Amino acid sequence: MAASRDITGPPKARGPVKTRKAPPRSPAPPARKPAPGGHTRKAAQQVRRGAILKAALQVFAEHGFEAARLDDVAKRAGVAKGTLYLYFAHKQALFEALVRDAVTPVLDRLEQLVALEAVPATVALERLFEVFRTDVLGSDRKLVVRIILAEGARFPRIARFYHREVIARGLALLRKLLARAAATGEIASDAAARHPQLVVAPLLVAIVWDGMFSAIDPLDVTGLLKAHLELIAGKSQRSAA
Amino acid sequence: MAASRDITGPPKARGPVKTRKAPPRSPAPPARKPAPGGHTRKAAQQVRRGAILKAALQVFAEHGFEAARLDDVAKRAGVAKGTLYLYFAHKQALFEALVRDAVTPVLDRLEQLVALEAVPATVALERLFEVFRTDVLGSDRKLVVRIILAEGARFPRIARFYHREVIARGLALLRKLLARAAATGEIASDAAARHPQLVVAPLLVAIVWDGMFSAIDPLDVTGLLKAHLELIAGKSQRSAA
Amino acid sequence: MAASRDITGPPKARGPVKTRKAPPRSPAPPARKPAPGGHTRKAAQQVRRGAILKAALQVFAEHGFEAARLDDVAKRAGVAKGTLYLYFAHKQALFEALVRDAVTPVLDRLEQLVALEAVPATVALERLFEVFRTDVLGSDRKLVVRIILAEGARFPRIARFYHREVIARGLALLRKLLARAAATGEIASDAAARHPQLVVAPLLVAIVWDGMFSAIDPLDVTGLLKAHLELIAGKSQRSAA
Amino acid sequence: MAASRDITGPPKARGPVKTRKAPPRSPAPPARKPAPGGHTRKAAQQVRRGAILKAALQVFAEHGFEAARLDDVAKRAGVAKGTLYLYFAHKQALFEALVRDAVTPVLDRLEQLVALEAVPATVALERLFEVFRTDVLGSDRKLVVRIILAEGARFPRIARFYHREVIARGLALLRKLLARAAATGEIASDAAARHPQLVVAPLLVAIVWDGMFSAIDPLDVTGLLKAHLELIAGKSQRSAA
DNA sequence: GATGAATGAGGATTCATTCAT
DNA sequence: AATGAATGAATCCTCATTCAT
Repeated sequence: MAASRDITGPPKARGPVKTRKAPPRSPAPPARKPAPGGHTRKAAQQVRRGAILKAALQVFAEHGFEAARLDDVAKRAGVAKGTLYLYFAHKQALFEALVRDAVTPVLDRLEQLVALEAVPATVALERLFEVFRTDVLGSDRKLVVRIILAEGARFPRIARFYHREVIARGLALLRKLLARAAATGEIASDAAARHPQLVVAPLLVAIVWDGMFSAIDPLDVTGLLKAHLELIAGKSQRSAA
Repeated sequence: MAASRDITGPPKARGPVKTRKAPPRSPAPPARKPAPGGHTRKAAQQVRRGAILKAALQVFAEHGFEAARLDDVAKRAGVAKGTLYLYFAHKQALFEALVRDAVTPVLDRLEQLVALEAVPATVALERLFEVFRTDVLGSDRKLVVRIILAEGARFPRIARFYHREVIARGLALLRKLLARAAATGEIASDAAARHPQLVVAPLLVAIVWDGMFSAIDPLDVTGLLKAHLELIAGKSQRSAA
Repeated sequence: MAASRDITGPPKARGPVKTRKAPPRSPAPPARKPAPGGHTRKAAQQVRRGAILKAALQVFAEHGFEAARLDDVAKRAGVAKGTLYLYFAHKQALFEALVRDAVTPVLDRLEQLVALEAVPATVALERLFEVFRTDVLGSDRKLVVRIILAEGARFPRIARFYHREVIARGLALLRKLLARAAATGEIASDAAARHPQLVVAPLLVAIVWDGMFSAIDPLDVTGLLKAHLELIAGKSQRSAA
Repeated sequence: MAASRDITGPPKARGPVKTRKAPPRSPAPPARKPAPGGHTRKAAQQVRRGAILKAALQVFAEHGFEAARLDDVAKRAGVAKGTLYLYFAHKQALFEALVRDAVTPVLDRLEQLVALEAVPATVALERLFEVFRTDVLGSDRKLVVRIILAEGARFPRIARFYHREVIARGLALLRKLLARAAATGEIASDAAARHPQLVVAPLLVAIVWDGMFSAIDPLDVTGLLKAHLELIAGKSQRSAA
């Protein structure tokens, strides 16, 4: 153990502090009812919250949690530093909110995708990969994955959340989809059904590669995923490329 | 008076001091004898350098580059903070050395493994995965990968080095191996040969999973890699498990 | 823009980066009221800036640039360490600002003094010396000269600034004044006009002496300057003292 | 080269830099008898001691006491850092020895110069100034003065020593010389005799100027001192230059 | 609510000093 | 005697957090 540090719990209050032992977790970030009747206050706050989260996403992704400066986040979000604390109790809370907010929507999308039982598994996977390429790799959403990859191990709460909300659900989905396809003979092996992580693995590679090596050696993601699909399907299609 | 300072009298003795009332000094820093069987200065220094790198590996892996405290590294290595700077110019140099040192040996090992042309590709891969499980996942070496995954994007120099020394060489090796196997029909598809990243992807997953989710949901790495091999080979072996 | 930060190159010594425990906390820093009689932000900031500069002047004079601790400056100025950095980018910037601020006003004063063409040179010099005795030697302003004397050689920027703003202007003034006086025969020799540094030299001596020897052997500055004036005027007045 | 340190640019965060209170006082540096009979040990030590002092003079002059690094001194003297401590108990002791050693010889030289009663005061002063120009300004000896000027105020012991050994003796000498000359009418005024500091003042100016402004605006020392002599003599010689 | 000046703990880095060789 | 690796106190600077306006 390298001294007592525990990123699991909230921080430790440092400023002109009058308080002490960790602001017992903020009562709750400014409630957000859909503004009955009209918008104004609440709506504006939602906008602001969103701006902060978006800014935070970029800053955290670029520098990592520790090196990220809230000053930068504020600047990028167009608010004062103090304002951040009106929306998030502390840096870590902002960080967690960031992940939570970004992650949730993806799930539903995914489940819808596979709910369409009619579609053959290979087509579903094709679509999945396509969505990944455009909506994840091609957007800020990849940053979230990057962040979780880099910091997840140090934020058990986030890891647990992510596992529960994304990993578990995603893998279950894939398992069901692939088991069905294996049963019908649509795909040759049930290996992927038993270990759906195999299906996702190249997506991870794509994201990591994109962040680290794209400048020196760009990755042909489309080709990669197509080849991947071949392996999963096991139909031994010889590539024509 | 700006605090009590008086240049009039001589100084204050600061060095390795034996005087003073010894702050609860830990039982004793693991005595560093002149390297058993070894000889002298140089040897001892190598030992020390190694101890520092090892300590750094753990601390950096646990906290990430920014959050890692050199104080912790020193403590864990059993040296004084200043000593670190006798071996590495600054935090980042230590970080880079850490990666370089840890990475280099792996390469050679890998190339030997595949050099044995006699071995069928599937066997070679089996061995490769086995080595991965024991020598990477089962040792501190996984920490290096973890670190690179987490910080690589922020250290272009390291990314470039890693790409050149590990990625490029590793992929080339795999490509050759798989192309051969695909040509001889040992494996059904050349998809993996065209995109050897596919072969490595699950290894990445294993490392990431190990760091983040192993506590909540352990991963059956052996099963995963076996299934992966099936997909690559494309022989549609139904699992017996 | 997440500010310009580039982890690629070597470090730059940042500061903290970690959160930690929360040791005691001093009762409360001396409340800082909005400046009595003053009005707002800007005004209060000017006051603060001034306080910092004044404190810095004393600390730097007492210890020299290197040995001066910003901690002391902060304490003496009644602000927190961090506050210094809101006003000055770093120690050296504070140092330079200190010199600049202290030096500028003196010039104008001096030029006014000599602008009075009506006054005979000897009288002007008498006044000049008087001003020196009261407003420089008798105040904190001597500290600035002391600092420049001690550190100027190591701060080319400051040396250049001081030469341009004080030395050059001052010497030019003296030259004009003395040339006129020499021409009218008011003073016997044009030696001083040709080398106005001669006029100022004893002032330097006074400041140096004051800082080093005043405790062991006080200097009769008034007598010194009077005698100096005699030599300049060259009227061979025998002293009565 | 005292390593690359350049106070001109912004900082770089160093470490400690301060000396503090006063522990014991070292007994005495290695005695130095003139090596009876031959040389060897003792003689070699003298050489070494000299080398260290010379190196120290340059480093201290260049950086000031606090900023001077003993590492640099050692390097320049061609010895190991530890060796310094065989000759001087600590940094400050080295500093004081430096001043003492450098200062003593000058005195005797000066007293000899004036002892020759036969010489007229103006001639003696002429010689004095000449010696100053060549043997002080033109050599490392000026560094000593520079150091004392810069640091003297912070080293009372040095100030006292310097006052006793140089200032007091020097001024006494001048006083005698000038009083005689004033009495015989060789020089017009006794002002300088009453305040011999006036005689030395321009020398100070020359040294300071040389250190700070020589690069931007060189000083005509010869002319300056000649003019100075005119003023002292009070003979109203119009310059022919 | 929003702001941003102020705070001060915390860490990377330096360097005088010691001591085993 | 000489060396230079090791030590660790000391300082500059950063930035999360607070709060007066």
